[in-house]
Amino acid sequence: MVQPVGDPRFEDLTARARIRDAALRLFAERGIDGASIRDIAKAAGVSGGLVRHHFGSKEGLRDACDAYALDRLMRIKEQAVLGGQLANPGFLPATHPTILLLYRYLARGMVDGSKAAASRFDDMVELAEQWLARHEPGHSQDPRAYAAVLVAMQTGLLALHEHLSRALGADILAPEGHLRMSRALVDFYSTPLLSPELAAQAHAAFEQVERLQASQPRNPAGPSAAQGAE
Amino acid sequence: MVQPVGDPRFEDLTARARIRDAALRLFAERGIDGASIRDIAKAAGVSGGLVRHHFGSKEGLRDACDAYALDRLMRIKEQAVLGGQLANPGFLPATHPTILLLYRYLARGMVDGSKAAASRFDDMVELAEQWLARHEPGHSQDPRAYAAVLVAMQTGLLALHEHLSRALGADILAPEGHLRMSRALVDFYSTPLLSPELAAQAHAAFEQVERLQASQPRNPAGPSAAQGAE
DNA sequence: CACCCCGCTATACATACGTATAGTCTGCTG
DNA sequence: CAGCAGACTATACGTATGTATAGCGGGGTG
Repeated sequence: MVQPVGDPRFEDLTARARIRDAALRLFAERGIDGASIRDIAKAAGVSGGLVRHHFGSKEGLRDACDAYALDRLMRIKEQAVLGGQLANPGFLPATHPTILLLYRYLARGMVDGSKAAASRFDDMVELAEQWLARHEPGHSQDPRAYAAVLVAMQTGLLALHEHLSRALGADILAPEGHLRMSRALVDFYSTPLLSPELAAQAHAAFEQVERLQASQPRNPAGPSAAQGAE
Repeated sequence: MVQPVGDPRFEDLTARARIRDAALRLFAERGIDGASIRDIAKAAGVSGGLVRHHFGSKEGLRDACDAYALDRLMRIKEQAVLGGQLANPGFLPATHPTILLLYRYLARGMVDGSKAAASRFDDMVELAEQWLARHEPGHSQDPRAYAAVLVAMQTGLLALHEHLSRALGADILAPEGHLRMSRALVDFYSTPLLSPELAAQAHAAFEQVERLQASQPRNPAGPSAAQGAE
């Protein structure tokens, strides 16, 4: 059986590591509640009791998965950026499946309400905001909101990977589909969907709604996003 | 108790309607598995047995919620577009909370694996693709993928509303936060994040990866999205 | 060798859940 | 008035799950 989570450090041939890897995968696939301890134990090839022996409880197992996912992502990023591994053409292809699985786990955790995933989301928003301030100053009137929307959209792609893959006819967690998605993503990031005129119209409409809210504060309001799909 | 799902048609004062409304809300908040029939019955002020009496099973209740959510959305859209209600300044503020709840329910269903939500996603992709073909022909080299990414991103915002709201300090399902998000969204749609040079670089990199995949088909590959937050 | 820590299994227990069924009350109809 | 249909409740049942505990076996240490 292949270990998709990878990085077989010497300690990682233990049953504890197998349990954690299986949990990571099943949690990502079925959600926290959808993956039982018995299922995880079976996938790891151990008894259910051993899961409790090593991790104390399901919550403990989840915490361990959270910590491992974050640590793993940080190490890979360090290797890529500081270690100069980006120049190595084999590095990204080798680590990419692991990265995608880890992201998928964290994205699932955000929907299922994981504290680690939540703080991960906040970290990403913070990083995105800093990156925007450095590389695209003045890009948006509300950089915080812009960064948050950006991160939520990206994370949403992973959370909805099943449907996105179905619509594309290729798994976005596999090379082919991911490549197709990435290309559309670059298109999306590089060519504006709304003309300056339409954007100005939308902003004017928001102003109007805001004035309306101020005069009738009890009345809930807010137009739907200015976009054509709906 | 106020009925946030609204549209109190004459039949909607019945216990059956109260159960369906409570289920819609609890399913959206906690997920399908997270909301038990007993919880829903309590929220609706009825016994658990009555839920089964009216809907047969939890699956049946979910199907009813799906059908109701889609029907409700279609009716509101019909009223807005065909009925000319968009000119009525009170229409959008009044229906908006309902729309958001319905979308949130459907977004949750997509993560939890609802067939109705899945087909809803596919419908939205289809609509977005048609809209793009009509209003922005030639906008993307792969309109299908572009439309799918667009819809997934939008839906992801709702699926991750909890974290987005926390990052913004305001509930995006309430007027104030939704307004702030909408503004960032318009910024996002109207001003390109990637310069043409960067986009060209990214596309060139994708070409390279594709050639690499073709020569080493067993090696999984694909760069992460060309974006600065990560 | 004797001992014991530790990885590990097997099994038991309480709970919560979806489901099923029996029964009560109310309003309508003949 | 008799009777029936349907809305509704109370309660029981089987199962799956998280949790807890008792016990087994092997390898290192005195």
